[in-house]
Amino acid sequence: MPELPEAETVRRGLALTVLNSKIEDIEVFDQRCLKKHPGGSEDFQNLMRGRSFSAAVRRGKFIWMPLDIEGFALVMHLGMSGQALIRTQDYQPESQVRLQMNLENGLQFRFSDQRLFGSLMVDQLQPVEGNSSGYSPETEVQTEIPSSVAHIARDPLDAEFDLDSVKRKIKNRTAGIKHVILDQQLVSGVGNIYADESLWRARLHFNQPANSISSRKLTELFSHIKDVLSEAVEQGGTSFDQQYKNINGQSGYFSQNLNAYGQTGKPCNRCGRLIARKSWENRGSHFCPACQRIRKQKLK
DNA sequence: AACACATCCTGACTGC
DNA sequence: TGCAGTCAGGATGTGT
Repeated sequence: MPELPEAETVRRGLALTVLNSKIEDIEVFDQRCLKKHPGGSEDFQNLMRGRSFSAAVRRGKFIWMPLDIEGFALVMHLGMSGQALIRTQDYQPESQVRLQMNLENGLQFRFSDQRLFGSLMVDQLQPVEGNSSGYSPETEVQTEIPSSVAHIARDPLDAEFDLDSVKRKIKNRTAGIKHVILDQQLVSGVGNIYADESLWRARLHFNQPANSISSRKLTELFSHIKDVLSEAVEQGGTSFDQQYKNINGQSGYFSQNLNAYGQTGKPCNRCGRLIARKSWENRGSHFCPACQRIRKQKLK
């Protein structure tokens, strides 16, 4: 499932292929991929046709591409199974393509999505607090953010990520720590895979009450989160099944480095005890029952 | 404010 | 072999 590293791999790919090339035509095969676009399919096509993208920006798992109309951007979220594929226009048809756009440079942008949790929309940009709104190193610094993304917190790889502020907020939270780090309004970019991996590295149980974790331990956890995310970016993301691909349709390699997620029944790489999987809050949580125990007292 | 829970969706897999 | 049921889970909205 696409999380920050997968979104970043896609963002990079788009930045290298689709910028500054006019959108010549758009075909919508399934309107449900535009359910977040207020005006529907026809309005989407009218807004996009003849325009071009000036940058590819990411915050957390959201990607947006400002258009050459002042103040608007295409916003994309891959959801559970979304893929942004860049093909030549004569490339073979692929399954689950919900929408495609032909560009003047001969390439075709395909939005493929099995489960339709992903979405595309054209949204208005608004000014952001701070120096930049998201990550877009190939182009000039972006200072605007789509309205629909404005509530999403900065991610741990963002230069303006404020660890102290996040830690202060966590001190008020009684929910399990995994629930808290999956809250995109507190810290963005972390999903089920990297949450399990980070907690494994920090030796924290997913249901350890967040407010029982010491400041020092939280710092350690966020250091692991940052490491896991950046290592996965280097590997092109995690392809655990057929759901995540880069813009060329290729898999990422981080799945070879997983220590917890999907490792049920395999020995823990630290202590040898078998990794367990528990269903928790409608998700699978993978952990080592020996290394990651709930502590009753305040965690140091 | 934080929490708990429902909703969206379809292909792969499991068990009878 | 076929069919029904279960599972995968990110974001959002509602009610408490």
